[in-house]
Amino acid sequence: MGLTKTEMFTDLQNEIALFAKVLGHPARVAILQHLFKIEGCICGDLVDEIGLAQPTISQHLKELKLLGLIKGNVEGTSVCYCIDKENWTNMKKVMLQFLDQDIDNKNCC
Amino acid sequence: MGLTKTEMFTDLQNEIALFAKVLGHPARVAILQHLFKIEGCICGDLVDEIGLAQPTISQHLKELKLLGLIKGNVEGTSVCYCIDKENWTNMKKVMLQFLDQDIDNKNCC
DNA sequence: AAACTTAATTGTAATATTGCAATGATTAAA
DNA sequence: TTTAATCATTGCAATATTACAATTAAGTTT
Repeated sequence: MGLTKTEMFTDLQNEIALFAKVLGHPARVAILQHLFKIEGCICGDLVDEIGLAQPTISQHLKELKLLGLIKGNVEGTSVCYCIDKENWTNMKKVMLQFLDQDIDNKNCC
Repeated sequence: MGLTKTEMFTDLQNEIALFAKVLGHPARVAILQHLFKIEGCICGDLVDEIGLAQPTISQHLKELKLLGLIKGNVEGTSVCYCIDKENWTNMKKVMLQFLDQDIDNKNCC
């Protein structure tokens, strides 16, 4: 089917999964790392930096923008992308809460 | 294509993406949450708990096991699944390092 | 305006993922 | 040994994702 049955899960479970999913591709990980590293925040050199075709990068940027993790600023013919700090922090909080669950000692294995 | 070009990324980028990907489905999030919550660690009631068909749950468990996040213990006719503490901690460390990057103030937007 | 640059969009092909019915494997219980 | 219970596997259909060539859109430069 390929269709996730989101209606049987809580909002939080779906939110965690959506965040994780968008981080679940190395190109998007690389894009985010580059946006973190770079001073100022450049744009189309992501294509050179990463090595995928321009439409592919554009598509990955779109998904990151859709989740709110980055935002883009049009500057002439080029577009300047950067991390959306507020949303990134929020996402981080959600993910940390999930990752940081305490592990019960009463595990059987 | 549907085929990720892993060869153009670093091992770390691919590792982060793989971990994120396996967390990128609400059923797997729910399974992990349940395994964290429950005392001892039960098994096939995951099917009742989550509400997907048994083969579907089994498949999600397989993926979680493949990444090492959980392990299963055969106990008679049933199988006891639980979090693999060591690997979970390692995964957490990798993800935290990625999520905790400092955001440069020199952002353009 | 014509030519150029940069990035988004569209269309398409290939592959992956999700979900489940049916079946199989394994062990316990009767 | 038959029956039941639990879970894995297989096979399949539907949908999603990834990647890119070709094109479009929008702004710059000449």
